[in-house]
Amino acid sequence: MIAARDNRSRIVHAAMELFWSKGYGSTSVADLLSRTQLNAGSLYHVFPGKQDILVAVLEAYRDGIGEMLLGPAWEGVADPIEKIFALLGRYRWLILETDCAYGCPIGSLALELHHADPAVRDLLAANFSGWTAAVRECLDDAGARLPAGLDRQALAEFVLTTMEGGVMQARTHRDVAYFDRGVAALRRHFDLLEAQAAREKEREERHA
Amino acid sequence: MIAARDNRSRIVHAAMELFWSKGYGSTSVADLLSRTQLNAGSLYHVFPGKQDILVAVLEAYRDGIGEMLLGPAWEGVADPIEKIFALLGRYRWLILETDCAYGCPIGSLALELHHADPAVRDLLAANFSGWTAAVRECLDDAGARLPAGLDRQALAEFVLTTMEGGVMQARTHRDVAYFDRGVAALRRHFDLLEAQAAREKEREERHA
DNA sequence: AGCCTCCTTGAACGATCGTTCAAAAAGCGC
DNA sequence: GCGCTTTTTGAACGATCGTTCAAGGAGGCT
Repeated sequence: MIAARDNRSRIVHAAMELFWSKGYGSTSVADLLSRTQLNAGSLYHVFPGKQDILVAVLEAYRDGIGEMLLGPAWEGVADPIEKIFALLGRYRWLILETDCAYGCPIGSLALELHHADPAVRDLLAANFSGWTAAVRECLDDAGARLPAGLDRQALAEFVLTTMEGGVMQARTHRDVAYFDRGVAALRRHFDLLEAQAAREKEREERHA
Repeated sequence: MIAARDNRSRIVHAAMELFWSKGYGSTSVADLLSRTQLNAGSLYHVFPGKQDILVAVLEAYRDGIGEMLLGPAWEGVADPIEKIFALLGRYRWLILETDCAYGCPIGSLALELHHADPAVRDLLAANFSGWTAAVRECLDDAGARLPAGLDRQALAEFVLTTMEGGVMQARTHRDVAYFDRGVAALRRHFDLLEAQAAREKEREERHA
């Protein structure tokens, strides 16, 4: 039983790497077997089929966003808006680390598996939602630095959009600069929003 | 000879649809044969292999961006900045038309085929570049409405980022609203840029 | 030791993949 | 009608896919 749980996590761990680098469809069960040094029977003893491994992988990403992503990204960063750009900086680091071959594992799987089972699709959506929820918290923490009445949820989704689009273009052109320019544009947007909030505040105080 | 050219375009046309809906890897040659009502030999008489069909598809997208995409999107739109949002509106229409199953064909292929041959990768990058070049022209036409010294190329890439990210999230959540909110955020960004340019201009005229 | 359960072994299955090719058909100048 | 090239036919190939399963080993309980 302990061995089974051990094998399960080994399989999930290997699948996370393989699905990320090759995609779900192009990763064969044989790939997983050779990577984990297991036999087919052992794998199918733990998982009913290949798709169940995908579900386990997506659950692992969903549940591990804090430890695997936000934790490392936010080490030593307190300012809520800087936390957002530190998160994007983490992706920049991943791009560099992989010689511009990095692709967001969730985004890639989302595009590949758009007509998969509802179970899979819901997990993909949940992963996106978890990501934007974390960013949204930062935006809420920023308080009055952003204009009143701003749609913070929409802006959090826009940060995700910037990340996904930047990663996609950087990988396609094999050049981080595409990611950097996207982040720079988002930074400018934040600066403009902060400036607008400051003008609003100033006008308000003049009236009082 | 005429028949061969005819078959070639039939195959390319079928492949554009199939690669778009199923992806490259999940589209089998048998799928293409049944869709085109051809036999294997006829296909392999025209194309050396499956990948060459992909190349032809990407070339067709690259060369047809004007007629297939920009033309329909810009019918009756003159304002350069509105042309950008008309282009995004075209994608919104595509999302609705497909019940939120739409994915940008280039973006999807770019994520799926990131370690393909250089020939394929270059074509993917060329498709992105063609798209951003069209947007960039609009930005140039906008002239003084945008701040001086603005990196127009970067902003054009940012428009592509918004489109790709919005399409990805809308499809994953099966909800156009995700795309709409992304476009709204971009619209806000443009409004802020235009306001900034207006303030700059006003200040300049006051000095003169 | 005996028994039962949990886990692993690894060969084998049928399906499907991209691709090949000898043979037949069609098109064309004469 | 004849000869030559271009195109089509469709069965077949070997490889690989996800999956199955009878057989055997490992470890615990009585």
